Amino acid sequence: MPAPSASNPWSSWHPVTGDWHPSPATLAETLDGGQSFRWVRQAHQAARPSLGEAGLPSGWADIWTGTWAGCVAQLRLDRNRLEWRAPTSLQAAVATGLPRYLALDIDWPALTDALPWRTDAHLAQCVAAFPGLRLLRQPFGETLLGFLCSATKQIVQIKQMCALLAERHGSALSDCRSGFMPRSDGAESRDKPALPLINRLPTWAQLATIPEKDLRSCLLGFRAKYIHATAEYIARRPGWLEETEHLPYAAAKARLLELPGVGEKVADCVLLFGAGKLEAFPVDTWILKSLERRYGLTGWKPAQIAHFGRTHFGPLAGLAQQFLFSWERGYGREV
DNA sequence: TACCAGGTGGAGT
DNA sequence: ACTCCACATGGT
Repeated sequence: MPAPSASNPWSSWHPVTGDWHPSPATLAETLDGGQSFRWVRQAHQAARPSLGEAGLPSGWADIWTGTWAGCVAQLRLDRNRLEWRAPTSLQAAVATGLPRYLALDIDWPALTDALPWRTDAHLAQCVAAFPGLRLLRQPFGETLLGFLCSATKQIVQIKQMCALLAERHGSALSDCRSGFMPRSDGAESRDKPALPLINRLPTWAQLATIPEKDLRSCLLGFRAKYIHATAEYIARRPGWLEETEHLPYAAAKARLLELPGVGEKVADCVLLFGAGKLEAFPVDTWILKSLERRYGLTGWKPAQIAHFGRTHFGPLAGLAQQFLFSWERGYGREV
């Protein structure tokens, strides 16, 4: 393993502790399946080219680069071993922060086994399709920002909004440069495929200082006014966001619903992906489709679907929801 | 070209 | 309370 140097600011690779051995598809779905909008895949980096056998592309693996709070990390699968590395300047922070972000302390196999898949053939199919899928525990405020961007947008576009917000309004995390271009909108990509600095998302305090028109120019559209108004709401109430994160589910949700641009669905996403509240059951268009088509709930409204989900799937409904969501997006289109 | 995208808030019944 | 619709913009 080459030592870190000025030209290679990354640390060496470390095993991710815990018993998570996701397939490439499950890793992709967990990092990039709509929970977080801050992971980028670099396809087919050579992990261990020498291990390729019998013409199979083993030894080739994706590298995922992700950013949250003060952390930048890369993940890769070396065969079925999950490994991480970080910019050397952030290695200690990532070593501390990654286990929480990946929720390594949670016994996901046990929770998944506790879902009612034995009596629900469709859920069993979804779980089988994404073995090892888990929920992230992202920073609360960043999760709120991501899902305030999400209304009637595709995941690729939400990622683009977040990338622009970080690039233009977020603080630089380190001098480390990433090996990818999130998106070139024209001029710069031509002569200089220069690699952009990695910035974190703007904090809510920073967002409160940004004029709405500057938010709009980050492709936010009508969501800009929600983000602006929410930033002002939070800025007027020191400690409000941190308190909300640590309230029980129902109380935390009631408070999130006070925010402009936050409705039932966004509140549940923030609590599920940013606060570990597994009883949250976000109902988006895919979950609507899933329960209509796989459970025969034709014509049910979102509130009714949400009630069905919570009662049918139980206290871990949010985990079940993620399996249904992933399956519906990945396999449900023609069926 | 249409229709869809991890919706929400406000106006009109 | 429920229904309908504007809101921006890129993907498929």
